[in-house]
Amino acid sequence: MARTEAVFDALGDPTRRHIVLSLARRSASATALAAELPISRQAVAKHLVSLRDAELVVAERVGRETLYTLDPRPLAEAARWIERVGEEWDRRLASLRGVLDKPGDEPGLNRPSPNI
Amino acid sequence: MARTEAVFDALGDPTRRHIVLSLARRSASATALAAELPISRQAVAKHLVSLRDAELVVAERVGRETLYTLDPRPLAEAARWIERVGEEWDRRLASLRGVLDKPGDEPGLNRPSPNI
DNA sequence: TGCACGCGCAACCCACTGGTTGCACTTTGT
DNA sequence: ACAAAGTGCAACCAGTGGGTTGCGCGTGCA
Repeated sequence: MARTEAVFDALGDPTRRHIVLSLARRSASATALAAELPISRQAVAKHLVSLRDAELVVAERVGRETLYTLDPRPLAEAARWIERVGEEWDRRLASLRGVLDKPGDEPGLNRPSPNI
Repeated sequence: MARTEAVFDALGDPTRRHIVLSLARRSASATALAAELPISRQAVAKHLVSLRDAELVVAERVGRETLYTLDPRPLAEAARWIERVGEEWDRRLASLRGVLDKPGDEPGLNRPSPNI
């Protein structure tokens, strides 16, 4: 659960989300990533540190450059957190439905919120 | 897609994540939320503004207090973004497998990253 | 009618973070 | 052997974001 914190923190920045999406397609060096972003290589490098702290990215030095590769597993944890919120929500809906004795549609995450 | 940005920004803060989780269980006022957090009511109120901007929360004034209710739908969008990253990743794995001509296990998000 | 509760708004503070530049170091290629 | 590419580290800067306090206003209750 502690790692999930870091993942959301990491994903909280637009540049970092861009990097994650880029690395999902292909491994790349900081310089390569900087080429497709409006910021300097060092700025990208700092973001990569954050991503590495969140264990979303693995660095591997090959020759004179460092290749960064995505590790999607922590992302799954984040998704699980979101699911958990959805479950709490569904549970709440269920108990409300019990009180109101108003059986109805299937519970799920994609659903308008009731006015409670 | 633009709203997704705001969702991740909102979820980037631990306090906000706590609030989201709390609101998943029951609607609450800013004062009530502040009671279970180590910060002032006004601080909570500011967070609620962020969450309302991300459309994660709906405010409803009832009497002299304001009740905040979760809207889980934007969360689903965030989850979809994560899925999208996973899809890119899988596509990449597939093409790599094509090159290496090494058929194997099913693709998915919960899987160790290959050393490329 | 008066008091207490809950709220929103505004001003202010401080720390962190995303960004920059500069530099020294290793590796590669000619 | 030397130049160029790529990196990491450090210093520095500016904006913002999370926090606080203070205040005035509406609402409910005794």
